[in-house]
Amino acid sequence: MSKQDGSGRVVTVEPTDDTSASILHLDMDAFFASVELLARPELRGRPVIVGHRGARSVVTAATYEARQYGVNSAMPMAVALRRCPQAVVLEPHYERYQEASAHVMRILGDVTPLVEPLSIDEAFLDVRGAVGLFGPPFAIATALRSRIQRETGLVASVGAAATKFVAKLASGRAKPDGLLVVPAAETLAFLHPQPITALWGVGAAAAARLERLGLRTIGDVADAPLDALERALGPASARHLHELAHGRDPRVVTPERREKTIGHEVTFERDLTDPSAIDRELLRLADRVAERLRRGGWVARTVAVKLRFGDFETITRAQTLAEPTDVAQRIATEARALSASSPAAGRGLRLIGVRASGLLPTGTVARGLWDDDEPWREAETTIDAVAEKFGRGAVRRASLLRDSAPRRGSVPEG
DNA sequence: TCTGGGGTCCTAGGACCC
DNA sequence: TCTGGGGTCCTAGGACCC
Repeated sequence: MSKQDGSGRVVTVEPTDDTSASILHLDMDAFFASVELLARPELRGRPVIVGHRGARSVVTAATYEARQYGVNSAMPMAVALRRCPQAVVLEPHYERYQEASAHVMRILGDVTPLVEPLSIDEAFLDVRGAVGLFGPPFAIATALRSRIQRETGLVASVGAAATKFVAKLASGRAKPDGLLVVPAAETLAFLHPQPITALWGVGAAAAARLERLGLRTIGDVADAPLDALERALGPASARHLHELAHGRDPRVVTPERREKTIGHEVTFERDLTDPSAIDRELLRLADRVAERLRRGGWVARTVAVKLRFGDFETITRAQTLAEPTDVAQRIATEARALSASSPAAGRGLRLIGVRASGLLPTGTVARGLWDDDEPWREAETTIDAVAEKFGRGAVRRASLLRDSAPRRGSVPEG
């Protein structure tokens, strides 16, 4: 399957039987930093950090050279520069990352339509149907890595396994610039020695609870009684993690996953106290949210604000609207009412966020629900269409709208 | 050392309906 | 007169991921 080379990096040898490892997880190495280096090749080999230089900023990405000094993503920039004062700090360029990401995703789409982007720089692929055309998973992954390198100048690592979770773990082990195939028969041997923090969904809080039970490795979690896990973590995560620890993960690769919320937030260099400044920020954020709603063809039923105060205390307040909207002014009005009614109004604000949820497709539902010409038939067909496309949750929201919406004439198509 | 911005998912309690 | 249980929706908070 794999062996360690002298430096401890995982290198791959061609597995004898990898047909069971038909889920690939592809993850770009130090993605943002690598994209920046395309424009600044003279910085190759040096510690480079991507992020703003502000007093409250954090590291967005770091090259492996910078990571050797203990610099990591999400670390406060001040800490990072203390650890690695000679690092070069570059401002992020998100459009470039989007472009590079789109290019990589197109390459993946040439292998199979079963590509599930997980974030801007990683994706799952189900290659079961592609082996006839392109060979076994090992060959597909090798070809993908070299094509990505050739066409974008960027390095991708790949994990291949029988399940999503193990594939993701394998790509992490393969980094940097690696490929690791874990055949189904070797899943548990691969999984069980790893620390509990490697479990996808176990962060600091869950790790602390599991350690209190004396569990240190994934193998320990697999052997632990389920009821003890449930008491520590709650029923849902306990069962989920217990299954993962046994190498069982029923989740399939799902190409079309639509967004459920759209939001923007901003942290200020200095806490905001001036009410009119706060109002301006709320409108600005509402404007960006509304713009994305319209571009995506959505209206939102619920508006939420997030407020973080000087002492880092964070609250959220949400309100569901009588009629869904994609209008910035409407969202801003609601956001202002929510923030003004918060018990801590008047305190200095470190962060403000505006988020829209309960997304419904523009036009289809509204037209169906509020059209006075045969409203019921129209509503039913529209709801069927909504159900087929967006699932029962959207139908429930649509039904609620139908029942609570005031009767009135046709609204313009949106 | 002092904590970004984009998200997803889970839990828990209260309102409301049947 | 007092009261059950199930289901759904809504809100708030928190954990987690990249």
